[in-house]
This record gives sequence, C-alpha cells and structure tokens, in this order.
Amino acid sequence: MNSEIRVRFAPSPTGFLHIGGARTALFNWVFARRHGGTFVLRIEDTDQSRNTAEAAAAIYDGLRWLGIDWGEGPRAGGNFGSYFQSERNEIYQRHLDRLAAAGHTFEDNGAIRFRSPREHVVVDDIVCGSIDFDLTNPETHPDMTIRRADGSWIFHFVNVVDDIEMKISHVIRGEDHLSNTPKHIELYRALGATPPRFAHIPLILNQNGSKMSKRDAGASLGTYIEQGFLPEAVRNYLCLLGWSPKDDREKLAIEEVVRLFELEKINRKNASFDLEKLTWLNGEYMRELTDDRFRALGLIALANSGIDTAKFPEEYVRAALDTCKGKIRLFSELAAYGGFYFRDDFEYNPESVAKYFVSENKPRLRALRDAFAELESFDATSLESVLKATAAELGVKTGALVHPTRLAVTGSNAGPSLYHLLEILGKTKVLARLDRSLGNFA
RNA sequence: GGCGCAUUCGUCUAGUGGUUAGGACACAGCCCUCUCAAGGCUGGUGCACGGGUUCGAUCCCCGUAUGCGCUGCCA
Repeated sequence: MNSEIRVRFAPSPTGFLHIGGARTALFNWVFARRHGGTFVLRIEDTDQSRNTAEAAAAIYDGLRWLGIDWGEGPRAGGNFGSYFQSERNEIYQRHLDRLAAAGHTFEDNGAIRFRSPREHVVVDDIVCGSIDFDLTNPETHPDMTIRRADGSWIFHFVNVVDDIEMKISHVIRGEDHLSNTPKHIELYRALGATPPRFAHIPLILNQNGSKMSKRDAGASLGTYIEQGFLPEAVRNYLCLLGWSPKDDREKLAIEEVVRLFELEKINRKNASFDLEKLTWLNGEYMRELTDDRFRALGLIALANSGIDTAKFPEEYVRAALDTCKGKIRLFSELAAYGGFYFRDDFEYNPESVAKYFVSENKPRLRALRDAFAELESFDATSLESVLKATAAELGVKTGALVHPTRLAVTGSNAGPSLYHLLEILGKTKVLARLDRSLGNFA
C-alpha cells in the first residue's frame, strides 16, 4: 500500500504552458509510467483567475500535444476531485480547523498564519540530496500566511493539503521550490501527515543563461507548436534537459526513456535551452515522418504561411510536398523552401541574382529555354538529359545551367531536386518563369 | 544582505583518484552531389579560481568567484 506511486503536475492557469512546466509534467509522467503509478493533473487556481477554464485549456492542449495524458484530473475524473483548487474550499477549511484546534495558527489582521515549530528540517531530496534548513530564527523564517483576510488561500497551504488528500507519493517539481520545501514539511507534520518524497529538478534557462521568464519568446510551449515543431522531437529534447541515458544516445523513443528513467540520474545543474539543437533533433524526426503525415502537416504549415494549396490538383500538391520531405528541419521552413510551387510572385534572392543573372548566362539560359520548349515529354529524366546535352553543346559545365535555371524558376539556390521540380511545375510554368527571368537580366 | 542549490568545450552532456577527458548541437575545411539537406572525413575550443588531502587530483575537503533560486497576504 505504501508502494503506490502517485505524482502530480500542479500548474496555475496562466493562459499558457511554460516550457519548464512542460518538462516538469513530462518527468512526472515518465516517472509514473516507469513505476506503473498514477499521474495526476491538478489546476492551482486559488488566485481567483477569471478565465480559469480557458486558461486551463492551454495546459490541457499543451500536455496532449506532447502526448502526456493524466490518469486523474480535469476531464479525466478520479476519486480525489475536484482537481481545481477553486472548488476545494471545504477541504481546506477542514484542515485549517484541525490546524487551529491543535494550536498551530494565529490571526494577523484578519489573515491566518501558521506558527512555525522553529526546528531544523532536513529535506532528503532524491535529486539534491540531504539538506539541512535551520528554521529556528523568526527573523529569517517568519510564520507564513496560509489564508488571506479575504478568505482566499495561499499556495503553500493548499498545495500541501491537496498532496495529502490526493495521496501524492512523490513531489517532482522545479528547483525554485526547494527553499519552500522545509516550510511545506512543517505543514505536513502539523497536519499529522508523512511528507512525500521530494525531487527538485533543475530549471531551464535561456540560451544566455538567464531565467526564462514569461516574456521570453521560447518560454511558452505554444511557440513550438506554432512554428511547426514535432511533438515527439520537443518531448525528446525536453527529456534531455537535465537527464540523459548515460550512453551518448540522444534520439530516444519515449518508451525507451520510460524504461531508463531514474530520478537519481537527474542533473542538478540548470540547463540552457538550445533552440539550434532542438531544431536539429526536429529535423531528425522530420526525416522519419511517413509521407502521409509529412503531407498533412505540410499543408497546415503552408496554410499558416498564407499559401493556398486548395486550388491546385491533389496530385500536384502531393508531388510537390514529396520533393521537400527530408530537406527541411522545421515546418516553418517549408514555405520558403517549396513555396514556389504554389505562387508565381515569389521573391528572388538578391545575392543569387547578382551572381547568376549575369550577361554571359543569358544566351545559355535562352538556349536551354528553347531546348525545353521542344521537349515533348516534360519528365525529370528527359529534362536532365536535355540540360546536360545543352551544356555540352555550349561547352559549359552542368552547373552553369543548373544554377541560373533553379534561380529563375524558384527564386532561390536552395530547393528540391531541379529536374523533379521542373517536371512537377510543368512546361508552361517553367517556360513562363524562364522568359520572365530572361527579361530581368542585368 | 540572509539562506539554499549549482559550476566538464559557446550549448546539452559522458566520465574517472592515474583517461590522448568521450559524444552531440553549433562552427570551419574537405569529400559526395543538379542546389539545399542528408551522409562521410578532418579540425579548434573544456574540467571556474585558490588552498588543502594524496605518490598523484577534473574527480575528495575548505574557501573565493560567478550564476540561479528562495527570502510575499504570487504560484
């Protein structure tokens, strides 16, 4: 009975899911799965937030996106509800009464404070080790308020009461709570409860080493969703911040993380969030996407970039997207990489224009354009042989034709395979774009 | 200020009382190549500093510095 693992993620509904909170939730979830325990979601909305339901939705959506499900909590039910602190008033009152009856409280200007026993409290933390906190000095450790004069509750109290009531066995939370823990332990004892095991995990910092605040661009999980990151990549990256399998592997399936995860192996050092590395990892997962999923997510990404693919034949869109798969690390790059398939008004890269749209290339490109015009079958194989034959006739290297052509047709010098892209675009568009570019030469 | 936690390449990390301190991202160069990407190869940068303990410390102890957290009738 004492072996039942129950952990919780207890965010307050601020309207978005902090990336650090997401990792805390993830570690709790992985730990629960590792030990066959229960992961509880509890919404700490004591601060009379107005739009709790909407603000909490950001939390549900973020967790769901990451593939984190909860065995108990809002929308899941459970035997220890409500899972909203705003609906647990009677429970808190009951515990407060007990505390008062035992003489642990006193009133202060209408508020209720908890009278500290003033002892040494040793926090035996799974991650941080054994730490001795001296709470004997009233100057440095004043009695904490647990209920405001207006009747609303203070975090420390309700957090502890809920963890007792919900039979939480392990509290896995950010290291910013480490200094709060001795106070919480005082409360557990005063309430006659055995404190749970604690594990304080390091914080996630910005790339410059500063604290990631709500204002920082990457602080919200939502920004990664919007930019087209894959949930499995973000989840994998988050696992690697403060934890590792110790064998140099980095790309790990979540099942593997669950199999290997140990709180004891969590680092104690705060970690900086490295967007570059996340992007790299995302690219690794992008390459493994099934064609169908890549197409589906690609369509969404293009739509988000204002590109309407609906007016193109299904087969055309499919072929176009397929040439982009494996080439981009992030879906937000898709419009820049393959947007030329769907719009004629794309920008021409100025540096490339200066380099390739030069006078000596004009007759070459015109020769190629005329050769293309005579092609009956506008397929990749034919296009390649015609281009190479033309290059040979002109006495230039293949690249001398490839680069200006690509630029003329796509506006860029980076993109999908040229011959395939020409085939998909089709003769009419290709010739039109070549003609347009020929008129724009320096 | 007080209390607490931390400190291995720029970043994420592996690691040990004796290692050429390993991997990854990023970066540079080369190869491959229709570009980009991927892949292959090569390269540079690291144990914060000062004292101890020890035959020997990146690793153990103490101090300093720096960073972060807490120090609320925020959570």
